[in-house]
Order: sequence, then structure tokens, then C-alpha cells
Amino acid sequence: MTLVQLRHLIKLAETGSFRRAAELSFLTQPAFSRSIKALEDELGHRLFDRRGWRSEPTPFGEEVLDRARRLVQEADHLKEDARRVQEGMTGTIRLGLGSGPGAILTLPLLRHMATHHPRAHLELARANTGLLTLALRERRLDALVIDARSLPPAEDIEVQAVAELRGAFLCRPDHPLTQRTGPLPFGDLLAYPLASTPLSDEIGRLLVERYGPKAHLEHCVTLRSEEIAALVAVAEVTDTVVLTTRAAAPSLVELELRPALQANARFALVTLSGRSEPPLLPLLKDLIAGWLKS
Amino acid sequence: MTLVQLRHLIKLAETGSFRRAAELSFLTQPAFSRSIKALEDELGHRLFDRRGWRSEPTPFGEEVLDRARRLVQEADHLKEDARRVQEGMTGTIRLGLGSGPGAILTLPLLRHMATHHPRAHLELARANTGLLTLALRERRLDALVIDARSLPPAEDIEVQAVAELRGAFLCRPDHPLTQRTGPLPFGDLLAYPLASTPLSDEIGRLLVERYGPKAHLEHCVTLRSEEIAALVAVAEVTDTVVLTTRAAAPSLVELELRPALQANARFALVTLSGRSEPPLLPLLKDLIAGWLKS
DNA sequence: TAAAAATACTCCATAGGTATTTTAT
DNA sequence: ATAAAATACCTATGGAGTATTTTTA
Repeated sequence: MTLVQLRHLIKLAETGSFRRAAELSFLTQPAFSRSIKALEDELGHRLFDRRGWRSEPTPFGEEVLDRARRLVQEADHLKEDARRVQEGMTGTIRLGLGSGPGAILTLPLLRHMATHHPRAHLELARANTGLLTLALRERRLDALVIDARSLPPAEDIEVQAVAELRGAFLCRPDHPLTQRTGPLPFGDLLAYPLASTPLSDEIGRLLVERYGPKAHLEHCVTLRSEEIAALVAVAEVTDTVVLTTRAAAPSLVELELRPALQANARFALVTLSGRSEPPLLPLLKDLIAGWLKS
Repeated sequence: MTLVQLRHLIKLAETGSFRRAAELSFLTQPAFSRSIKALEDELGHRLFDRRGWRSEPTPFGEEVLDRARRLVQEADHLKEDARRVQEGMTGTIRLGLGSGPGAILTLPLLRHMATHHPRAHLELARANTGLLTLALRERRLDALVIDARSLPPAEDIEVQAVAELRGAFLCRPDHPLTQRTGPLPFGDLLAYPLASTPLSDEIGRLLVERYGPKAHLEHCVTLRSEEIAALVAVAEVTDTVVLTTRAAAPSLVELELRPALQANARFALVTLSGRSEPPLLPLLKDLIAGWLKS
């Protein structure tokens, strides 16, 4: 029993004639007849009553036809969807987002897919690097967007840089510190709450190196959460200063320090090496890179 | 895209190895690899990542696998059900029953199918001969069981005799007429209500011929309904005499007349000529013939 | 009798086998 | 270094074409 035979049976039911159905199937009449006969032999019953001018399905044929139509239609859907996946119109992608990328990308990603790819499935997971890489290795996720600095190098993992985002100390526009002119010394920040996500050791060392032992993360950070959006919301209504990427907090303003912070987040796309990427991934990669470039 | 290719893909997913999956598919490894490759080419994507020791589906492959499993399973079900139809274990049959056959056969038919063929679909329709033959011609029914006498001969219709049932005048066991000894003259019946279904002209003529003008149907039948069961029910609780087949009224007793009635119902199986019969029909035919013979 | 389907035969395309190379761990 | 998958090449089976017969309205 092949899909081709089932298609022939359906064409035959549509036309009621072997000759005509053969034409529509781009076959000669004998070849078509043999195809039907092979199906009848395999199923053990006559499927069509040959009645000269117009043939018609046997009762058994009617039952087979019902199921054949469903089967063939599902096969067509499979092919059709494969074509659509090819063109990025549909498909499934499960993306893990680290803290920073989550804050910046969640909304634009959801919005873009909803408007431009309504038939595509996007699944977002927000978690820390450790959980995300675990999920990636277990094939629960297809790719991650995280800060490359938080990722321990590994053989089985592939990292593609996506964008470098400047880190900064941010506060609300009418914050007392914004009244001051010229770059601030780091010590002046310490009068206010300092909020940040859990940062990598690398950033910690850089801060101490630049601003002295007072800048030790354990010491100076008073509010810590993985939820950047929450930290930013707090900074909007209090005197809290937030250490994060500029892009994650469009409502806040940047504080100029002396010396300048010059610490960047290196957003990267992380995938399992040796595994083909889902068809939608290149599209998302371009999108994200485009957004973060500006 | 063929069902065979989809089966191969599924085997591959089960084993994670081309070599092993090839074995299980009774193919050599190169042949198997080509089958997968052909599918990949047709769908436009790699379905499996070849990773030496153990291969695994690509994200796209996972999506295809889901649908492939459903498709193949449905195909298997189709074949399996065809086999079951072959063996009379399942299938659908739509049977039309005339008045007499309906009264006698409805219950036994339903009971037998329910107990011996629980997976088979039986659809019964009770109506008069005209409506039944119409439904048969429109393929709304597969076969009829009716009294052959009520059926006008036609080219496109095939009639197989099933059984001849003796017609009789029947009444309840303690009916006044049963007290009398010896055969009754027809006139004695006229003191009581006479019930019957609408009978054919042939029977009408036979009655007049045998018992005189008083036996004209229009004249002597006081209760007429297509529902034999209802007529019998009435005869059980009143002095009504019923003219019908012996088998339709097991609770009643037969009245002996002089001359004897000697009118038979000729139950027949009616099908459309030139149309294959449903696989279940021969079974039903044998059943019915068996029941009516006794 | 005329149109449709089945049969007889021939041929070729495609699926499968064997031998070998390439790839990945 | 070793096992697995891909490639190259060859073979054969089954599906398709042409010519013809059989069937049915």
C-alpha cells in the first residue's frame, strides 16, 4: 500500500472512470488499472465495481476511501509545512535567554514573531546560564542568547558573537546625581542603593581594578536580582542606581564616571556543536543582531 | 515522499544508527542511507545529524517524525482494519427491513451483532418497500430484507429468496375461538377485530378466492398498521385476530380454518445488481436464513 | 456495437546490493 | 584506530508504455 495508490483510488472516486482518472494521474489506463488492482489485492477486496460507463466504489471501497483521503491529506500537509519551514513561515524554535538578553529581547522577539510570523512557534525560557546550558544539552532548548562572559568554555558548545553592549551606571533622569556637572568619582555613587544582576567574576575584577576595593561587588551592590526589568522599575521610582547595559533600560539615563566604566556585555548565540540549527534560527540571529547594533 | 521512507525515518529515530535501522528494515546500510537522503532532499532539510557513533534528529527532523509516526500508524490501521473486515470482525452494513422482516429480525439481528461482532457497525432501517428500494438505489442502504411479493420486478435489482414463512390467523391462547374444536369457517372470524399490515394485492386476491367476497381486505381488516409488534401486542390483551406470519408472533396461537389459509410470505434479500456486496452481507444472509428455517 | 477496463508483452527507471572511500570519535 | 555513513558502480525488480483482447451497457 503506497500513498500513490491511495491517490489513484481517490482520483478514481472523483471521476468514476479509470480512463479519466488515469489521465488526471498522468498515467496510461492499463498502468492505472494495475495500480488499483494492486491495492485491491493487498487489501483483499474489490474496491470499485467496474460497470462499463461509470464505475463506483464498493461499500468496502467507500470505507477505504474515507481513510485514504485523510491519509493523503496529512501527507500533503506534511510536505506543505516542510516547504513553509523552508521559507521561515512556520516551524518551532525554543530559545533560552539570559538575564540581560531576556530584558532586552523578550518583548521585541514576541512582537516580531506575532506580527511577521504568525504561524511560527516561539518558545522563550528565561533562566541563568547554568540552567540554560543544561537545557540546551538535554535538547530542551535549541539555542541560547546569553552574555558570553558567563559561559564556561566547553567542547560540545558553539558560541557566535552577536553584539557588544556597553555597560553603564543608570539612574532616573531627575536623580540628584544628574544635577552635577562633569564626570563623577565612583565614591559618589555609594550614597545611593546600587542594583545589578549577578555579574561574572570578570566584571567584578574589572570594577575593583578601575575604582578600587570599594567597588567590590559584594560590598557595593545592595540590590541583586536576575530580573533586570524589576531593577529598572525600582530605579524609575527611587534613587537607586542600576549597573546594566544601556539598552536594557531606555527610561534611565547614563551616569558619566571618572574613569569611564568601559565594561561591555558580549551577547552571544549559543548552540550545541554538531547539531543542525532549526530553520528559524538564522532569521532570529539576524533580527537580534540588527536590534542590538543600533 | 513514500510511506516506506517515513518508516525508515522512524526506525532511524528508534535506533539512532543507520546501520542498525537498516538491519531492522531488512536493507543494507547504503540502501537505507539513500532512502533517508531522498526524503531529506524532497523535504529540503537535513532530518538527522550524523555524528559517527550515534546520530540524532535535527529539530526539523523531530517535527517531521511526529507527523510521520501518525501517518504510518494510520496507514497500519487502515491495513489492519481491512484484514478485520475480511474476517467479518468489523465493517459497516446498512440493512433495510420491511414490515414483516422488521418485526421478526430486528431484535435477533441487533442481539447477534452486539454479542458476536462487537466491532461491526449495523444500521437498520424500517420502512415500506417503496422507501426502502429508493434508499437502496441511492446507495443509502446496502441491502433489504422484504416480502418479495411487495416488490415490483426491476432490471437493476437483484432478489435472492431467503425463506418462506407460513401466514396464519393468530390470536391469544385464551381467545373464545380457541375453545372451539375443529377447523373454523372464515365467517366466524368476523365477530372479532381483524388486524394486519398493509398486504399485497396478491394476498388480497387469494383471500377472496378462498373465503369469498366477505374476505375482501378492505372489508374485513379493522386494524391496519405497519407495526406488527403493536398489532401483536393488541392481540395479546384483546380479542383481536392478527393475520401475519407465524414467526412474528410467538406469543399467539394459530387458528385452524376451513379451507386452510395456505398463504406464505416470501422473505427475500434484495440488493442492487452489479454492485459488490459488503463483506458482512453473506454472514447476515446465512444468519437470517438459519433463523427463519426453524 | 462502441467504449471502457483487463491482459500480454516489452522496456526502463529506480530501488537495492557489493565494494570502497570518507568521516567522526 | 575503528566503526559508521557516504559514494561509486552494478544489478534486478516492479512500475509504466504499446498493442490487443475481453467485458458491459
